[in-house]
Amino acid sequence: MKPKNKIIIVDDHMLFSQSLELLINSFKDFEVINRFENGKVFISYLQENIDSEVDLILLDVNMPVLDGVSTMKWIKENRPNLKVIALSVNDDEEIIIKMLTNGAKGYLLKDTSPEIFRNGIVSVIEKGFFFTELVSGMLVKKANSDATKVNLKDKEIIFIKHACTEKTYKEIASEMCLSPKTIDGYRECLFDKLEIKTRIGLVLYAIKNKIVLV
Amino acid sequence: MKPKNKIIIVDDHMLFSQSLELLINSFKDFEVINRFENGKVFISYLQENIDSEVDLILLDVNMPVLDGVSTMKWIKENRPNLKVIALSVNDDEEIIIKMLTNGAKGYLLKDTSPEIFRNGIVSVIEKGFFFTELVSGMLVKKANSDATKVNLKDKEIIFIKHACTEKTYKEIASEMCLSPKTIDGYRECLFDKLEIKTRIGLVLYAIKNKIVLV
DNA sequence: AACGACAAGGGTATTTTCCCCCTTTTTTTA
DNA sequence: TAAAAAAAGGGGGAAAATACCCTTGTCGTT
Repeated sequence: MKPKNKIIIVDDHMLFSQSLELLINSFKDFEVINRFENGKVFISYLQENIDSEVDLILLDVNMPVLDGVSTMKWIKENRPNLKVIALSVNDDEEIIIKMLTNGAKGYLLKDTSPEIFRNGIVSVIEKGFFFTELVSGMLVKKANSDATKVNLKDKEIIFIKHACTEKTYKEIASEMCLSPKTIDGYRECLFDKLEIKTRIGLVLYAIKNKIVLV
Repeated sequence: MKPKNKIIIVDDHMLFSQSLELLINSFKDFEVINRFENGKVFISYLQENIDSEVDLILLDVNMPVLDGVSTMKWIKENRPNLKVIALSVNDDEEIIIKMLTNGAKGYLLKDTSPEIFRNGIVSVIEKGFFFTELVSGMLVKKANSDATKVNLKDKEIIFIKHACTEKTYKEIASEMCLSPKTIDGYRECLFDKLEIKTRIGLVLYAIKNKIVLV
């Protein structure tokens, strides 16, 4: 009997994580050797067990204390050879891209079927990666949109955040230690770049693009 | 050996639903007798099996085809004695209230611990209800806020939706077939009621309260 | 007759939006 | 490396829109 592939689950959803362990252990060639409830305790474990022989990490994206993206960044820096599949309930494009650019080998939605789930695990362990059509599609879309994407400067971002309040431009100028005329310049430039005509449009843009949270 | 309590799971997340079945079947006094992937197929089942002896439904809130709230409404109309626990990944207050006012006996987040989960099932079957502190807190909060809540008239809602675009008030007036001065009155009245000072504030209010979606 | 709601006008102060212009760095490029 | 070109901060002025206050008239209820 050949040794089973060792898997670690990092997820704060206790019910999900426990259920997932049951499911994985029901696959005869895999076993869950550890579960952690957030990135912080998982990283502590890795630091204390330098030679841990884990084959695959199932890493939740939404966690308290240390989230998936931050954990992934640490892994990229310190354990670049660890194979990680990111798990998430939603298909937020931004997060998916961040996880993948930080070295995740795959991305699975939590409502994936057990079959696809198993395929993903096998594929990452054997071939080194696994992408569903959803994720591949996003990568392509992102690659295309990168070209046309407006990139906002830090000062502009700060201005936009202020613009999404009831402050007048004069007040914003004073808070940013700039002349109202400079603020006027920022505004006009943004209207141009974002193809909007009013401050309302700016607010809507900021919210849609999560520059401000509501 | 006394008969096990019969449970049905309605959830489109196949992985979750399958894992949950494993978990529940591991409790010795419960068994999952059926799983359905949305409200529609579940209701079909109920209609074809009038005398189904199910003790408890675990009903997911977010489903395609027929969501949790709609399914709950049907149950309230047609099978008011069915015991239902609503399941959800998020704690959206509005949804929770809707599920409960439509007769759900309990509300559990999917990341609840297996222990609390088991308690919930037992409590609903034996006592008829189960509320976590989170949900109880919401019920109280809702009860209080109902009193002070601003209620907006239909025309005001329409105006707000227009105000959340780049249209000028003059254009909005024309679209609503009213004088710009009337619109001005709407605006002033809303600023007063909502304790805001600018159109930006109105936009933020509308988005926060889901009058407009972004 | 009184009242509140709705629609709308008059008038005005403030803010927003939009031009065109200037100077001083900083960055590119020839 | 010097010249050219952006980028960044600021200004004048004005039209348009927004915000505020106060008044009028018309309905339908009470």
